[in-house]
Amino acid sequence: MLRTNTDFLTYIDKLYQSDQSEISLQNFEKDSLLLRQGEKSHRVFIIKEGIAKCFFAEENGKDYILEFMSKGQVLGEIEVIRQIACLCNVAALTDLQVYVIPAASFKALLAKDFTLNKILLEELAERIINTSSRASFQQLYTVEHGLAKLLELQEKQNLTINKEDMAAYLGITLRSLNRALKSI
Amino acid sequence: MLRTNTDFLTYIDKLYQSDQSEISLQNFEKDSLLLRQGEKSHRVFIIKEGIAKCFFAEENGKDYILEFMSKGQVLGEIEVIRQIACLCNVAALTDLQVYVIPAASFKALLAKDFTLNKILLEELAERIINTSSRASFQQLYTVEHGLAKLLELQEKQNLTINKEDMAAYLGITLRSLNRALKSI
DNA sequence: ATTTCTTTTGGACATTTGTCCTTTTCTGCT
DNA sequence: AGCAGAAAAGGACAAATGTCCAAAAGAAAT
Repeated sequence: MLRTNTDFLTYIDKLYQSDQSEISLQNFEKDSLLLRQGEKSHRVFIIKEGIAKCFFAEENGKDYILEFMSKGQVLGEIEVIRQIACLCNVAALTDLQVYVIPAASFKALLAKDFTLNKILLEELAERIINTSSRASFQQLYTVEHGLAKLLELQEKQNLTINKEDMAAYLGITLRSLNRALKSI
Repeated sequence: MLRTNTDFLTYIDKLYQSDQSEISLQNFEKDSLLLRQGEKSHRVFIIKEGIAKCFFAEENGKDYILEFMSKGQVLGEIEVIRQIACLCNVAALTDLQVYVIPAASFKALLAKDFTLNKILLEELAERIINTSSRASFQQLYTVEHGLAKLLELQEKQNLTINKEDMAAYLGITLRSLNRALKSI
């Protein structure tokens, strides 16, 4: 659930140093929004330090957290690849340091660098694996199962998430989360 | 929900004709299994004709259908990219004609052909968009909303799915599906 | 320490969904 | 048409989850 990608980070670190390229470093304060669902963005981010969350804000007022992103995770690439407005919101859970690449440069890189293509394909494949197996799991098992798994992951990754985010990650209400926590 | 990809099909058609490559054409009968969850596979399929379903078989006996795949959709590529056993089952819903590429050839192609990389990146990005927005929607809205959307898509795409598959796509039981169908 | 305000938790009830099993409908056969 | 068996639908109850709101706990100020 707390996704990282060392290959990607290494790749971008190098690019940033070697190249006098279009890449820049930028900071985001905790709680600020990197990408706003529905809005066009023309930048791709790669997290150098810190944690962000990707979440859908549905029209009924509820949120669904897709992933918690950390070192080496790329943001906004789907939007650039498919030329669409932001799929979901991305918010900083901690102070964040990110590499920023203009969409045009990112595309240009993709058109000439097999390494980047490979890294990206592997990352997208991994996300499909995660997202789809979680969707299946959450649909077909009880909340308690899902919660148990979440707590386990949190422990393993030394991550503390507030209850509201836990509920949004599980796609349930706070009330249900509290109930499930009791019964475990 | 019935995913296609004309670019991919065109690309493979050409490759199959031009090249005396490793690509072959193969047929699968309705109801046969192209990929079995958990088993290693060393082939990538591209659907030329027909419809397949990708589904998880969870340990509690329930199924969750990820997608219905048709012309130009690629199968088994995630497994090759990440070098893992099959993530889910893929079954033929109709008789199927597919191109088959050995994993090694597929990788070799990826390492030298930007066009393939681009097509694949676009396809994976699209799948992430679909899978994640559906996960969010299914978690945060009622079954009736989900069913309404499903019926709409079915109509739009001229697709008839049996009730069992509809339920598996929605991640609910047949009983719940019947109830929801009544109340619409 | 006491008060006040805010945040978190949990009770009570309503709604949704699942489970189990009976009833109904359909199909093929005579 | 009538029957037997199979498949699909639905009733009845149980379990899970959501909604709404009151109670409890925590934080800040004096």
